[in-house]
Amino acid sequence: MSVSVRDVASLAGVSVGTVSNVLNRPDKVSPATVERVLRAIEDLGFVRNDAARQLRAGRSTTIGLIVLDVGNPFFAELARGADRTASKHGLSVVLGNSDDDREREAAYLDLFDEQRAHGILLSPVGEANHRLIRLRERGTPVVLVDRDGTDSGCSSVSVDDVAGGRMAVQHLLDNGPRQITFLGPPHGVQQVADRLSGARQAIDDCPGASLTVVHTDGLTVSDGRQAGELLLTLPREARPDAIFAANDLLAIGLLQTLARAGRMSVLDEMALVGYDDIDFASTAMVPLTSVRQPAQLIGSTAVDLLMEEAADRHLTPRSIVFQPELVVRASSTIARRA
Amino acid sequence: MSVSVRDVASLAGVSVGTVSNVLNRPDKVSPATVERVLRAIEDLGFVRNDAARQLRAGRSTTIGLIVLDVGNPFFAELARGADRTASKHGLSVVLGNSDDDREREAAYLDLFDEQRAHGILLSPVGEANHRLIRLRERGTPVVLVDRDGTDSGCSSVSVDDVAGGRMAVQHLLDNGPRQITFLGPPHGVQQVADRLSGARQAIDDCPGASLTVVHTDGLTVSDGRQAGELLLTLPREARPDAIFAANDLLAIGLLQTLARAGRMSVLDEMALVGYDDIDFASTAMVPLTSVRQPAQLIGSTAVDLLMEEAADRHLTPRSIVFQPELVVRASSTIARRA
DNA sequence: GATCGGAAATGAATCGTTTCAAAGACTAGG
DNA sequence: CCTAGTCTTTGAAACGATTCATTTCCGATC
Repeated sequence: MSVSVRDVASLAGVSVGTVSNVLNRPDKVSPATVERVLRAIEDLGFVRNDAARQLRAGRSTTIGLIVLDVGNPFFAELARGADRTASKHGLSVVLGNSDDDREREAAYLDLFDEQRAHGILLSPVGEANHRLIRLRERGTPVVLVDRDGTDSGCSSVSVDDVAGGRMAVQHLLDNGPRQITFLGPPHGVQQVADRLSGARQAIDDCPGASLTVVHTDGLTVSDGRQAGELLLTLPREARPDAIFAANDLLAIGLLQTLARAGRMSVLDEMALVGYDDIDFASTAMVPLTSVRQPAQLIGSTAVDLLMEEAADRHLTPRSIVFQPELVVRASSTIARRA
Repeated sequence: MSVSVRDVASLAGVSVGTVSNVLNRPDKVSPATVERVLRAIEDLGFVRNDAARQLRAGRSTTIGLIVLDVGNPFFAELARGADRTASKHGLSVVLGNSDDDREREAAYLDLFDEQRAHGILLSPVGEANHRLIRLRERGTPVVLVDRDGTDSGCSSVSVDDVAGGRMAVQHLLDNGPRQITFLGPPHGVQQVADRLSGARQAIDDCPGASLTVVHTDGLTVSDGRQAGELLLTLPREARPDAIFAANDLLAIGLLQTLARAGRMSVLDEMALVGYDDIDFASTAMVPLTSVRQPAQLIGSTAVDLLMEEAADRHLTPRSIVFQPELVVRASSTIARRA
């Protein structure tokens, strides 16, 4: 039924070993033979059987990447970076979507484990799994992405959200505002807590500055709109000079409320900063100043870490933390200077 | 180094065949033995080697899904649907991102081919590839998604964009407007052409209605904003009663321009319909009427087709075309009735 | 007590590729 | 003409799970 190296070998009049050499170390085979074998491969439509190859090699050439949400542009970028770097090492990246569901995450971990993936990149649901330890012990390197892995025993590549929060607020303070409001949900997501704590640091370093926290229900556009409505009920004197939103969706929701109420002019007196620098940030009604996470870099660095761990297992796990970058746009600069 | 069935067998004091039976047909093995084998598996931390299994089986239990853009919520949904259905058949779905790049698409096709994927779901870059024919001949079923495959020799699952365009415009006409403007790029994407031609049909069926086509550069938010600016330069009498945008991003860009100019009131006299029903549509400044494509259903149906073809190769390729659904929101209903 | 049948367990053969020790072919130098 | 050395090619062994024809075991039936 299917064509194997044996068939190729017999058509080309060589041994199976030679066919394998043509495939893997063509320089070890005389040009004439290479030519003949390649023709046979072409004629028969031979396609290497990866299962057999892996079985022999003991490990596959695929890296599994499990993300919380494939639809999130941040992860799409991360995947792109991972893929690019993996290609350079002759590896492929395949994606699994855990959809923030522990069971699905577990199913993909099992799948990649059974496939003897070259390594696994994981943005974990909740706390890092004990299953990961077993995986690593069995020789499959695991690198966490977008989550610090210091206490999970895994290497990780993440972004310093504390610094991100600090630089967002520092930027606001540099431009004059002193009454800052932080907009975000009260608990749960580690990232949000870190951003807030960074914001606090910046405030503490600046005499005369104050931080008010306004809680939202979640991190969605509608949550931002609700916050916007609240804001509009405040008399002008009670309004903050500036708002730091925990993510861009909140900031955009806020913008939408202002726009709908015909009160975009509020922004003339109030600076606004978001977080994530999603695509919609630059094309929002007022281009949004935001904190960008180097998604591609995270992906490619994670693959690099993976490769090092694959080469030398029992390497001490490392945590790489990137600094985010402030992208300044109109939303924080058109405000009237205090 | 690694633990194999043989190790499990010897620890449990049974033969390898029995271990395999415990794994695959536990009902054929006495409960006591099952128990003993499972304990051995647990103790040794045995994990099935998928490569060996596949090698023997001749085919993997993985379905490869190659999409144009993992970041696009439509494909994320499609993947979800595919995944859910695949699970029911005991299969897994892994994702490859072609990023609208022919080379990357080819690389993933090769990868899944070498892996002897159970089947491949593909949303093709440009025209369907001749490579697909070879794949199918070699026994790997391929189903195109979001693209009609009638002339590619593959089965396909897509959405009737002509009907979508027709129902969008019909809806507008039903609410009074007669001067309709279609907003979209002039050429290239088949989907857009279909939507326009559907729009034409609806207009032709309605005496007194007229369709104007306004070309944009592309399908992005900024393209929509440019169109919005153009619109605002028109005197009130020259404005259309309604606009049908080729996708939601264009419609949202248009909304942004109106909002920024403080001219949202324009919508009181002009209905607006988008296409795709992306998440941002319902949370836009004015909730956007849009045409929804059943993304999950496309994914799950594609997997079903795949399974049938896998069971009976040489089945005649089929094209399944779904009808889109109109989601009515404020943007098309607040307009003053003519 | 002999025979039969069904359930349970066995283990050698198999899948297709890679590896590697060994054989073979050939060249150049003595 | 022989030898040492290089370059090519060979083919059997190995990877680990599954399969299936065969054997083993046991209780039921005559």
